[in-house]
Amino acid sequence: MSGDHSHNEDQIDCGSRVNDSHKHKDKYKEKEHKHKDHKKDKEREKTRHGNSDYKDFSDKKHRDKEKEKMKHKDGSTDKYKDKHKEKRKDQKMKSLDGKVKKEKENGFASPQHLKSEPEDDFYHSPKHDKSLKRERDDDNDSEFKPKKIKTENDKKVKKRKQEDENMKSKKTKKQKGEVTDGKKKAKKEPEEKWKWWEEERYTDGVKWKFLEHKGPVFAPPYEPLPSHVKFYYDGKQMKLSPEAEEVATFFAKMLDHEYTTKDIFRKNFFKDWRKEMTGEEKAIITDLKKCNFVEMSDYFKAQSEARKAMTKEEKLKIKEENERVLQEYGFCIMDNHKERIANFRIEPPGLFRGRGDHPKMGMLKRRIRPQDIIINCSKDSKHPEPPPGTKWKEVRHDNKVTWLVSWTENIQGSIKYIMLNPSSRIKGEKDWQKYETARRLKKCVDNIRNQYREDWKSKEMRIRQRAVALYFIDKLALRAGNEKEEGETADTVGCCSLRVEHIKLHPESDGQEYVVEFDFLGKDSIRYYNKVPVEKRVFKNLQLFMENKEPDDDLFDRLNTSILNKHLQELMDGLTAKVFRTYNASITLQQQLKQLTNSEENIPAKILSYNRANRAVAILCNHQRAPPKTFEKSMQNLQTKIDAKRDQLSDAKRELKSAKADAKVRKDEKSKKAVETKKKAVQRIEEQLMKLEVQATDREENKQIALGTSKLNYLDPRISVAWCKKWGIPVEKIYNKTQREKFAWAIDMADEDFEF
DNA sequence: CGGACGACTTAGCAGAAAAAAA
DNA sequence: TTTTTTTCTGCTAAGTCGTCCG
Repeated sequence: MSGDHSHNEDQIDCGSRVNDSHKHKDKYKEKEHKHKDHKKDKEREKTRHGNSDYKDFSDKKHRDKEKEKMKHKDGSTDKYKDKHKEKRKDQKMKSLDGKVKKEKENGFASPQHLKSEPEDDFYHSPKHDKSLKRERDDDNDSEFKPKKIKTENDKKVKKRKQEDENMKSKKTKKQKGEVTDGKKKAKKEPEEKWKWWEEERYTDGVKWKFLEHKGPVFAPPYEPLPSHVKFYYDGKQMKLSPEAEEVATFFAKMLDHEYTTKDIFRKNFFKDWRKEMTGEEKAIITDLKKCNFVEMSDYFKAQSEARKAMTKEEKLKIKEENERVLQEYGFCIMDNHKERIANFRIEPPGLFRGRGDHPKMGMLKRRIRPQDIIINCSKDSKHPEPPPGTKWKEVRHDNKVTWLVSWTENIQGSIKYIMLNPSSRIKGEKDWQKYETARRLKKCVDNIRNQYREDWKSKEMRIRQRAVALYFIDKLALRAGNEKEEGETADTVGCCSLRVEHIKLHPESDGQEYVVEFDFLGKDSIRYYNKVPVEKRVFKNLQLFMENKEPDDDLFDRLNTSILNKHLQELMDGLTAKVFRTYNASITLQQQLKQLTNSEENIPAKILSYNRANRAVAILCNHQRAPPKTFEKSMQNLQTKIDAKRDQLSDAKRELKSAKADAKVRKDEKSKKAVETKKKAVQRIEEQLMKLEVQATDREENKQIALGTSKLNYLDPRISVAWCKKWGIPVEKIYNKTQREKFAWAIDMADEDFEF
């Protein structure tokens, strides 16, 4: 239990988060651009959180101003990080200390590395692989190791045994093994749920030995519009070339979306659209405002109506076709097991929609063709054939990576991949591993915390910055905050990239001392707003970091994620900034469950407690969502139900009363019985009422909170499984089907006394 | 040795599907 | 049934982090 110390408590209450944007309007309004050298000053409006009043930080603008050097009392050299900002300004001070830690190679962030040797033959015979199979994370998990048979009913035990047996034989022959061993091939059923978690893992960076798949499913080709659907330019009908028409339809489909009204979106779209036009078209179409896409738009709306109105036979047919495609392309064979592929369909062309104020919104995301595609599979598999008359860009055989297909996307120039489903071995192992790393952090987090507190006093500025940043990451679960290239993406930040303008210091606020007010846009342009009291030393340090800086200067000018992670790596093997999020999320869930679950309560009430614990985590991690469009209405409906139930309750009470009176007079068995019945009715209704009220509360509290992200990515599923087992709650109440597939390993291995 | 790049995880949302209500 | 509401799934953008390379 080294992990749960008071500090955790803080996680739950780590500041007063206010989601409501209004409170904050005007905030940045005033700043004016002293240097308006910035190209992007234009309208960047709000994100949904702030709506237009959240006048954004647009002006980070001139981060180009040359920053003068501020001197820091500790005399260390100058800033370390102006870098990317002004396009690599020039100064590159290097930090004088070079702690370079050797890095670990294999993908498993755990100790014990075995050097990966060059290895020229990927497909060496199954026979001699192995030997070192490393068990999941060294320490402590012996408890979850393959099977110790817990007392279960015979049937189960038997089955287990048999499985063990299988396993054994499999192990010896490993890969080769069951291809032959069973006619299972015949039947669809993948040999009844493969328990990969009971097998050994690769240790040397090899991700698989055999991989075969059918390649991607391409987006359907463009179907030209019927001739009665016209496009008008400047009032005059105009027939577009197929290429130009296709791009026009992308715009037409988004016509009622608000971003077709945004300047950047329109400008980017128009520019890319023109590239698709023929010479004549280009000559004529020079102003987007004169384009009339209404008929096209109406046509698509009609189409979608028609689709909805299809008969069920037609719908069924489509469904069957989809199923067929899924069966054919949705699976691959990896090391003798059939595994589900996550995204086997290539992204269709369209207009790029970034999140937040994205400088590239509206650009044309081009169609991906076979010649853009790289196929990855094993040499000894039959690789997928490109569609007739086309070629793949490349077919490679790299078993050090997990992807099956990749291509380069044209908006940011990044690579996209087709990979396996979360239920696959390859994803599951990694996920499991992630939680094991977080559990290792639990063991040393106290030391780490003591150390960073010490570091607040360091005389080296870089150390202090690092220590304060780490404190934020730990206490507030902030993301690391890599630097981003300006102008390529929306302006968002994480811990290391916070700027002075993102925090405000209040020596005293609402009766608390040393309060820091955070307000910035994080991943996906989700606003993070929080007011949190910090320790005095932290506060003083922040004042120091902010001295002589402009609002758009980096708060931690001598820190970046790579420095921070290098440091963390020294504190614990495999430790990086994001491990803190995982750790704090999971430990918070565990502790909240402990605290909130009331053994007396019934299942729905316990589930409510679970949701509350989950919610505490979501709040910690700032997982927000847009309130559902129908939220108000659905709240109202619920309220109506509650009112109705209330009336029903008072009626029932009235009846009970009269029954009592009646019984008093009559004193016969029958009337007594009637009283009992009424009493029961009242009770039942009270219970129902309570349930509704609880539901209303739950829903209201959840208005802007998204529970899914934490459940899927941050909470060790074994905590939830153990909780379910402990209280006799069916896991289906907590995890739906896909989630159960993803967490099959946890459901299988955790028992009720699992401790994170 | 820092920055670009590659691989992989994490994220919210829109639309489909399922469930509940009418 | 059909319609409405809720839940789930697919999609793909946007992060993190390690490594490769000039």
